[in-house]
Parts: sequence; C-alpha cells; structure tokens
Amino acid sequence: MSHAQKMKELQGLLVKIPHGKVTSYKLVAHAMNMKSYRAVGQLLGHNPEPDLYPCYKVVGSDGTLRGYALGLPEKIKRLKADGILIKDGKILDFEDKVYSYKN
DNA sequence: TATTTGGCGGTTG
DNA sequence: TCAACCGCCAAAT
Repeated sequence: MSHAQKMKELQGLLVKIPHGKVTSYKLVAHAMNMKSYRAVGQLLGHNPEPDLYPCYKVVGSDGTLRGYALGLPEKIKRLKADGILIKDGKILDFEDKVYSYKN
C-alpha cells in the first residue's frame, strides 16, 4: 500500500463530506480502514494541494481544530465559509455537524 | 471541569 | 532496517 494510494483514498473521503458538515481524524481513519487516526493528520499535513481538497473539514473528535497546513486562522475562515461557526478553536454544535461516514 | 500522561499505527529520513 | 515524529485520542490526575 503506497503513500499515494492512501492519500488518494483520503482525498476521496474528503470530497464525500457534505457541504456544511465536518468530520474527525478518527472517523476518517476508520472509514479508510486505517487503525491509526494519528497518521491521518500526517497525511493531511502533506496534502499536495490543500486548496483542492477540503482537508479543513477534518477536526478533532471533540470538535477542536487541531491544526492546518495553511494555519488555523485560515482553517477557521474556510469552515465559516461553509457555515460552520467556531468558538475558541472549537466547533459550535459539533455533534450536529459531524459526518461519520455511516453509509 | 481543565491538564497531563501514555499509547497507538503509519510515515519519514 | 531503525528510530523518531505526528494536524490524535481516551483515560487518569
């Protein structure tokens, strides 16, 4: 399993996220049968083109924004653009906005 | 309720 | 191969 393949799989999951929703590293990891949610963050960080993929829609399990290649402020900005409000680095009504790939 | 700690799988050099 | 590094998480303080 190559890095590029996992990245592609990851990107595929990212674009699946409905507009106005978010997901967590853990859920994404589980969705792609990856036993490690930590590795997901690494892959996202090495995302070749963050502009093309909504990697800003991936946050911590409790709705806290963990990090972003372009900086957290930019991440917040993009989330807001999707109608997601942030309060002190945390998503408001996170449990209502999370997308858990339970299809 | 807010911090700290330990551990986990996967990627990188 | 091996060791170190993570955009984390859950349990223990």
